[in-house]
Amino acid sequence: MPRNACKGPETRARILDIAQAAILQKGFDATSIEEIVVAADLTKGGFFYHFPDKSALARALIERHIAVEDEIFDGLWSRAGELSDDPLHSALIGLKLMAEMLADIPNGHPGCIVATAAYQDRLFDAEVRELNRRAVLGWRARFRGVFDGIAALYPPRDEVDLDALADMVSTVVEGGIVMGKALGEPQMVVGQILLFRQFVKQTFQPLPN
Amino acid sequence: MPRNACKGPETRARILDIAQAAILQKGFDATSIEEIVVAADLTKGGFFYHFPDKSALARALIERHIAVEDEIFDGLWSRAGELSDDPLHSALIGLKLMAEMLADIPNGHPGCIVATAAYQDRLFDAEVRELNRRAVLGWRARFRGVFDGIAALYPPRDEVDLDALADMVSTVVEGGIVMGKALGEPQMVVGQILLFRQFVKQTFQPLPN
DNA sequence: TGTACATCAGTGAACGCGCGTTCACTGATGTAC
DNA sequence: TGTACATCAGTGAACGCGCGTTCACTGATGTAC
Repeated sequence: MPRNACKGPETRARILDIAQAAILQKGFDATSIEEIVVAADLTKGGFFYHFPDKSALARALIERHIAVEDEIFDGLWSRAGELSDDPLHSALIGLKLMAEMLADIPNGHPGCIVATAAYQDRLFDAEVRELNRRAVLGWRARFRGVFDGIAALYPPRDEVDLDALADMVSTVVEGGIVMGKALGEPQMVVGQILLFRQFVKQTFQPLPN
Repeated sequence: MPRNACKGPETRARILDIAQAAILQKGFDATSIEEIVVAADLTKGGFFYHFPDKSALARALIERHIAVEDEIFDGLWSRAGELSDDPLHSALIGLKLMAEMLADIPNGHPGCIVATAAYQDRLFDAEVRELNRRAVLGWRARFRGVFDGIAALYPPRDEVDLDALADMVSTVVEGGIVMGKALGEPQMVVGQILLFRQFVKQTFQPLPN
């Protein structure tokens, strides 16, 4: 049935790649379809063959980004789980792996897309906002699970709100990226995550004496 | 010398107020001069009497925002200093006051403007980016001073990077606001600050035994 | 005190450019018979 | 094997609308003499 069907998905992915890089750098409004299609060696008509309108591009971008990110996190935390059987120890490894990942691709993190969307509600319809919400709730659930596992073995010395703690992973990543952008030091997010990691250690690790 | 000089600054301030509210809600690009002047009961020509172009509006907004914020922080932390002579205790009070302030005006925080600017480099020229950088560095210096004062009295149990710790105040505020926007729960930033406060306490407070 | 003049704080109409979107058409590839 | 037809993945020109920006003009207010 599919005839010329080889080129379609490939072109679509190329558009998404180019759009993503531009949007992370300049914002959604500032990125024109014209510049995307020029970079993708295409015409505007070609773009609109793949996407009904510009906000469909935003939707596709966010969906893909969230999916990619979930995969990365799954891989990263399962590796951390393999490296230690102790839940606290493996969470500390996981946070370190996250920091290393962000050191490599400070701007590639999907959180950036979520944040970009959060700061430009309007163009993004209710559907996109809901996607965003679900992604953030997914992160909360993921890290809540991690911290639940730790707390079962190591009762925290002070009472601590585990949902807030789970959210803080995302908060520190998003906030760190924003600060890094404002300062022109993209590596800043790494230091912030490592500091957060230290807090986690402090919170759960039993006292030596 | 100044003739009709009463109305000028007043109109200018009205433009800034209206623009600020709109930009925090929708982003800079999405806010048109047309809608600003309509809300300000003015014509476009009137706008361009006060600002040479749209990015001059951005500059003025950021400058004013940073100034206002510095005043708020000065007031807030000097109050915290009055409420306790102990540097750790007064910092904990300061963080609580900050959380309360953000509970009232989650979107009014200047950090939002800084973040908005950070996510839309392009339109904002080098001058605006430099303003942004200086503001962030100012926060770092401010909180670094606070934590230095604490560390002198209460040596932290683990070694801790005080610059990173100082930056984390801003990170948590910015990140918390982003998360709150994405989730549709603007109060989220409050919980995140209080959790950070708990970390600070843990880090410096001597152990009971 | 009245007149001429200058400045302030705008008005209102027009312009032009870029951007998102549409649409008729097209060449290449595959299927039906 | 050749022809008719359908679909895929686009081309390329045009449109229209909104937005930032310009500019000639204007009324109100204050100063010079």
